[in-house]
Amino acid sequence: MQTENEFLSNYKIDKYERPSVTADIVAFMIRSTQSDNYRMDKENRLSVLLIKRGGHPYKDHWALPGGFLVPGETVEECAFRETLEETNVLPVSIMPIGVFSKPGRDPRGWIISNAYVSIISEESVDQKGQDDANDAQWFDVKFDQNENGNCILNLTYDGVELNAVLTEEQTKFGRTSFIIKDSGGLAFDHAEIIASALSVLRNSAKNFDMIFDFLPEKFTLSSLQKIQETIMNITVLPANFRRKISGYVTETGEYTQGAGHRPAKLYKRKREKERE
Amino acid sequence: MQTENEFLSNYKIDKYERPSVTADIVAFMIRSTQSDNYRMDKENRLSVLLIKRGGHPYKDHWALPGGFLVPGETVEECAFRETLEETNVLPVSIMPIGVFSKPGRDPRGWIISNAYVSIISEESVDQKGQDDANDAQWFDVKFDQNENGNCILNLTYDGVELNAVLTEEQTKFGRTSFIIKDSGGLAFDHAEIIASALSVLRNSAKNFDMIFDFLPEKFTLSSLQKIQETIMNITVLPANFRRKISGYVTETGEYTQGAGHRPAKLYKRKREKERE
DNA sequence: CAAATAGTGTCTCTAAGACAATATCAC
DNA sequence: GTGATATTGTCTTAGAGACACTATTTG
Repeated sequence: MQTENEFLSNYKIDKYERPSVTADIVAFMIRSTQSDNYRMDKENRLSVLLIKRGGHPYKDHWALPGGFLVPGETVEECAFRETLEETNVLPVSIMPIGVFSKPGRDPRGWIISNAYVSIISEESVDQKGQDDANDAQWFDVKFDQNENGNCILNLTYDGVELNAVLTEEQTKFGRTSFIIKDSGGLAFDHAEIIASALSVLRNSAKNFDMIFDFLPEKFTLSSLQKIQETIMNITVLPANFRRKISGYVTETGEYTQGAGHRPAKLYKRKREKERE
Repeated sequence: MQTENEFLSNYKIDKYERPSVTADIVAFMIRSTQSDNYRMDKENRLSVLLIKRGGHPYKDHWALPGGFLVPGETVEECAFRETLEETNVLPVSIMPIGVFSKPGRDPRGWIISNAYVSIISEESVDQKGQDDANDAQWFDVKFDQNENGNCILNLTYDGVELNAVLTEEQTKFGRTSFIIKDSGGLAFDHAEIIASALSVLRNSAKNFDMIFDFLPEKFTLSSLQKIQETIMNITVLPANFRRKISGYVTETGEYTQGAGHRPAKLYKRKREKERE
């Protein structure tokens, strides 16, 4: 009869075939464009980080940042590490999207991907600048889910335009999964991952789960509202937005200046514990 | 310059260290106990399937059913397969809980677990019987989350009682993660996985996501209500439950009989598409 | 002052919770 | 009839959406 220690010292973990495991990141940022009119607010556009692959497979195709899980880290830590490496920014929050493990999804072999959404605030990227040596670029995102389950994922950046076509497979437990009809030039199954990420993002924007992470510490309620509207592709009346958000924020006592209109109060996020 | 095919034929996937990947299943069933009083309804108890480990590591400890991912299947398929093998029942729905990958969580080495909740209806198990040769048993579940973040997970079966103590780590995106203070005799980090599963289950029971899967095709609204109450550990007034659920069900025209009180209409689930 | 955003008050409608009342069966 | 569940109706309250109105700044 073996003891546990004897068992473990004889245990050969490489007896069975094992997959490679990656964490892939759908990093979202909201970028604002200066308007022509000096007193009008900036416009917001949702954007996602893609990387032009320098090597095989899918050489010269655009892909999500990500990388292989290494010993001694959790999958979540791997996602944080990869985001940091690609954006130079440690994201405030990452959110699991799902595990993508269809056989054949990677021509190199048996590779399963754990996908995460990460939220990057525009100011944190501007501060640190970005490594343009690698082919990392922020693409503007349009994602239309029409009523009969067909979806167009449109990604554009400086003349480059990717159009992926997907169908909604099923919505279960508040999450929708997609099937790729046309990858639109995206590498691997990354169109599917991005669509799932957008679905998750929109869902969690409903209850303000992560909209704060797109902004600096202090923000106006209008800017917060625009974030939610940009993500969810909706518009809400300011009065109603203020009422709903009021429990999640606190005033700082500070105001914006020089905007060409009435100054706005700056707010901070109210942490869960302090609320109510 | 290599072509993609040349690259792939030279690609050595075992160049890097890889983890073993498992799918672990938190299978829930709701069991009813006959009451003494002929006209009173049965009582419901939430139960979870555990297996007494026959070999090292954690020999003779209770653990979740699960197994290693094999080539050619998705992680989700692996979860379905493992549930079928352990319960003889193909679950209607499985729901991802998360990836558990803390280094050291398995003494055999680098093993990461994808955890799923699966829902088993009592009648499907009774029909097919169960393989009692292996040490698989359904444990009654009590899970109390008190206000300051300390939780007791209580599992009982025929004299066996496991008590795990956990603390809530954080609630993000509607999901809570836990840290084990005392595993209560459960193998690996399975106390943490079960706690997360219960948290996910309770959350998705709110919007009726999976409560139907606990019942046969035709059911009464009272039985459905009891399922929700048992999972969420709450009570609601029948009148209000009926109003809320009304959009999700359709009448069959059939009635229950011989229950010692007014017969109840039998309902079927209304599929998403047909609703409204 | 004009144009823009900031912020408040209030009306309506809907959904949720509480509760009262009635219906129907097996014994 | 009794005791149990089944089912319907209504009152109250909380919250969401719509909308009108006021406030404040800069060119």
